[in-house]
Amino acid sequence: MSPKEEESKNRKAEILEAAAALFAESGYYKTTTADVARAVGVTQPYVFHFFKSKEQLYLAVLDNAYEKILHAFNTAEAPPEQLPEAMGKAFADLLATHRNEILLVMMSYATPEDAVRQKCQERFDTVYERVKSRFEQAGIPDAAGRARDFIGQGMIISLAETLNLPKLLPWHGKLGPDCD
Amino acid sequence: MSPKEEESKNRKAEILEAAAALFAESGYYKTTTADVARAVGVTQPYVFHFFKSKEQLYLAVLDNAYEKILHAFNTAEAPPEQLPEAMGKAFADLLATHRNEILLVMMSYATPEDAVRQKCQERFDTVYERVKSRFEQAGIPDAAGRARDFIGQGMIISLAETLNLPKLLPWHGKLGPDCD
DNA sequence: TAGTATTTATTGATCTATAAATAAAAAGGA
DNA sequence: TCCTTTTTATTTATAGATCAATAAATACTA
Repeated sequence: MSPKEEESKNRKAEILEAAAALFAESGYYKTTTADVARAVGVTQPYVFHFFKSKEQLYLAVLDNAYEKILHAFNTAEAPPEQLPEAMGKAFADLLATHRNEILLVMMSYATPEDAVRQKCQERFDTVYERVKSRFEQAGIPDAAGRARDFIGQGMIISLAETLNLPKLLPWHGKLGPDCD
Repeated sequence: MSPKEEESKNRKAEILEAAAALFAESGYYKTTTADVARAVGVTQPYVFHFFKSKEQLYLAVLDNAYEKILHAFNTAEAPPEQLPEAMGKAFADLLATHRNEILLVMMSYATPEDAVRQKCQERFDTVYERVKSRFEQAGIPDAAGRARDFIGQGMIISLAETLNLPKLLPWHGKLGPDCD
């Protein structure tokens, strides 16, 4: 497939991808639909052919990102005692491969748009319930508390990444294989 | 002091207070200088007589809020074994009495303005170092890790409050004195 | 009257969203 | 195959709204 064909294969997917990067870096308000269009190489009004508003575009991006997180937590496998660790690693891997989307999810609760808040509330609840339920299945005591701490850990990792404060990363100071 | 005198006693302080509430509720971008002015009862351009830009106003509000948090963590006193708990309570008290400012601090790292990011980085670092240092003085093992978890707890509390997800509050399910 | 507090008027920039126009591609019939 | 019609992809032009910020004018107070 030629680059040109590749490019025009699925404009909607291209827009979603570019928007994810831009929203993650510059947030909902500071990212303009013109920025997204420019990144893809189309004109600004054309974005509205695929998404009826900037808000709908943002929500679509956010939804994709939450799906990735849920999938990672659903598929992480390990013997019961090591489950939290394995899920933590799944999160760290996702952060490495899809940094934009992960940080977007972890920051979106601070976006004061009703529709965004609603989605964050619903999806964060789902993530929490999923983590708790997997911890329960693994026979981990105080699964609710552990799930809470697990999410807290995710938040502080995102904070550390966003503000460039490596001190706050849980793996700070420790070295592992392939540590840079 | 008459209401009129009271009102005009310190316009700058009034503006800071109104701005704190508005910024906390609606964030940096969605809060306009006209909103702040209206809340105080002055005209929009007059805000610029006290703060040379909207950004400077926001930074001033943010600074006040960080000061309150630092003060609370500095002054919390307890026997060494109970220090983390006492500092957690100090945070919870602050959240109850100055909800706006606390939530503002915990969400501001998601505001993609260079000056805001810089302040958050510097101040979050200060808070972390202070907590860690107090934990060390109290002879708590792995003070760095405990300080990290402490901040993570604060983040998840703020998330739970912002998104209205009481499940995620550490004190969820437990009852204490005067629990509502 | 001097000085301080505050307002009116306004500019210029930015951004989402709509509507109409055009170009390109695909389909259909002779 | 060549011409015509229809559909799809994309652009140009622009409306309409909002906002931060400046400058000049005015009201208030001592």
